[in-house]
Amino acid sequence: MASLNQYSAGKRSEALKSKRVFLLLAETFQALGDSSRVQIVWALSKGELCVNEICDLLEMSQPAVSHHLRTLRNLKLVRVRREGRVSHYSLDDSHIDSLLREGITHVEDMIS
Amino acid sequence: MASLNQYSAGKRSEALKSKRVFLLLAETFQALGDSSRVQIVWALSKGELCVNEICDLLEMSQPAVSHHLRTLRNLKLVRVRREGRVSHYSLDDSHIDSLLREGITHVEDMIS
DNA sequence: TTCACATATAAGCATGTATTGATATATGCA
DNA sequence: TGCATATATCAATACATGCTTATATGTGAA
Repeated sequence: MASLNQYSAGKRSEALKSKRVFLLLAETFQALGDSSRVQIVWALSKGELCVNEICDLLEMSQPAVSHHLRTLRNLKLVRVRREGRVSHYSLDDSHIDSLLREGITHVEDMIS
Repeated sequence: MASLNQYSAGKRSEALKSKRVFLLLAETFQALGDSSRVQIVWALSKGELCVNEICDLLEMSQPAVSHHLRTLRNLKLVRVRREGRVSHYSLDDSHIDSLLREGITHVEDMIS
């Protein structure tokens, strides 16, 4: 990707870093690029929830929810707090909420 | 999705609107959830580019780039300005840039 | 009109991903 | 220990997506 150097402050290390950033960035957006997962994230932006509650909210099977939570966890979009048998999920950091809000703003502008 | 009503200000119309928003939101994030497309968007955040220039920058075939641009266009992430035979692409609105920056911030926090 | 160039679209293959159903782990309680 | 609950993982199927090759559209120039 030498042709991208002009965008990466000219340094090779910066170019490589950018490449890695792009890959992670794409994975992050992809994790949010699913109707089920984006609803999970949105629900979690209102507060902590356990797996069972998410299943009920989204009317989805437990394995499917666990699978999605794993995807979100892998990208550090959500985090778990285990309490006995119950796993409580919440957003991992404040950027996630900002990201969601920016996205909603764009989509709502798009609709109206 | 009646179980989601508590999140939509109690009104049925709001619940339906939210459902539509979620679908569009997921599609939008999905459009950004590809390494090639997110690089295109990032490149366009630096300024307008024609298809040919994007092909060179990303070292991708012209049909592949056109295909991605179509995806981005459909979700109003980029827009075209035709000038003779040349199509000039740019970001459609300022939210796109904000979205990208929020994403990069999250990913860079994640790495460090 | 005819040619060349810039971009767009189509068909096909290869890979990736979401969902389901079954099963595994792990905790709490009797 | 034995059982029920909460969550995680696995295997298989079905569907979606990216890239390539080939072709089409559309514009400008000769």
